[in-house]
Amino acid sequence: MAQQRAEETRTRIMQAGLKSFAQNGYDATGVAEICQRASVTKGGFYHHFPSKQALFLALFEQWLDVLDKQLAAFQAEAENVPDGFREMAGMIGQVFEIASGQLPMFLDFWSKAAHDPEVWEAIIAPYRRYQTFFAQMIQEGIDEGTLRPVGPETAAQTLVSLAVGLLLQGTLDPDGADWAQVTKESIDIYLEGIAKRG
Amino acid sequence: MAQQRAEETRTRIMQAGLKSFAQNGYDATGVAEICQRASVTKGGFYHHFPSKQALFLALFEQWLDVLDKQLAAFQAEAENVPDGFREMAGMIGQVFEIASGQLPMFLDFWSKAAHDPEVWEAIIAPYRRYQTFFAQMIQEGIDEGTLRPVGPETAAQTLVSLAVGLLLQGTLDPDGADWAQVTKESIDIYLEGIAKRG
DNA sequence: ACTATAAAACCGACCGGTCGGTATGATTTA
DNA sequence: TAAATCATACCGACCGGTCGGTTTTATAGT
Repeated sequence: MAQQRAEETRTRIMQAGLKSFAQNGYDATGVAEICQRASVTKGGFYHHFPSKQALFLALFEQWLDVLDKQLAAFQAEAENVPDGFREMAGMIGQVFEIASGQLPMFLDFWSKAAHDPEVWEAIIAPYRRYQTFFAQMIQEGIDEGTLRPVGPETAAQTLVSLAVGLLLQGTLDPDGADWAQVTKESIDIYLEGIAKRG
Repeated sequence: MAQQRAEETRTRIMQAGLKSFAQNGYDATGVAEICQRASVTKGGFYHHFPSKQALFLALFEQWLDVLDKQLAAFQAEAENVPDGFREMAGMIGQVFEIASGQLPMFLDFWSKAAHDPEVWEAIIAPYRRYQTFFAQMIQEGIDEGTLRPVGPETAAQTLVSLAVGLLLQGTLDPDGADWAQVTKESIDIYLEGIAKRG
């Protein structure tokens, strides 16, 4: 099968790109470097990806798929909304550990998004999706009586901002704190702030 | 005075750099572009700054100075800790408006910090300073009886993360929400989460 | 007050090198 | 053999930083 070999090559390129981007950042990583890591020449690279940026975005989507599935799983498992959030917070701790070496890349995503409309779309879309997702959870929590009747959209906005901020800090200053722990306590404070008083 | 002319030139370069970086980002901005905006040649530029990065950091410090002073002022004005936080939150609304055009630059700061130790130091230091600053405020709140006896460091960590996240979102998606309002409500949720129950 | 001298500020052509992307040929697969 | 896949050589643009030289300003000597 030629297709299978091509698929393997493509996967190799993506793995190489992930490693390179994580290590040196987007701009500092040359296509040549990726090619060398993937044991592929430039021609091969541009056969599979139309541009460096395309590889960039492909990696991002791949990452999102994993996150989406995990979030959905935790939501399904939880018995009430606050517990759902708490379990998700626990997951972020895992995210820090597993992907800590790859996270610097996201900073490049973000900074690139500020200037490139195509990247911006790709970044903002899931962003807003999570905001909606959390807003629904919060509404659910209000309906089931575990949360106060706060504005779901704004409260979700807050949660997303908190998550983003934690991710950013954990990325930049991994030794500055026990971020898994901070994440847990942050969520506790947040939930305490919107929870219905017993 | 020769010094005065030099100072003016230096200021012109910094203003030009600020505008250029904000508009196109750090990497995408060439020294030539800055020079043109500042009506200075490359030689003049490198007379005042040893490198492009040096200009970068000089701009950052300038920005920090403003922020520091504002924060200190709001702390002094407030009568109790929660009100102090609330007033600071109001200030962030101003920050969004005033500096909204310049904020994209911070993404470049951050992404650069992930790879360059010198930049990293410059970014992380004030970061931790604010964390300490907020921790002291929280401790004060606990002492004055307006806050629950939470762990000040972690709670401060949470607050900084929240602020960073809000800043990042407001930067990337300025039309996605009324960020000044979201900031206010976020702080309210946060304070509700750590406030002493009446 | 005037000039000589040094020092600071500024200029702009230029360089070495890098990088994303392309054109085209070779090789493998179906 | 035709198409898909991969390799090589190369292009053109760009960019940060340098350097020799020029102009302006400050200082000192007379």
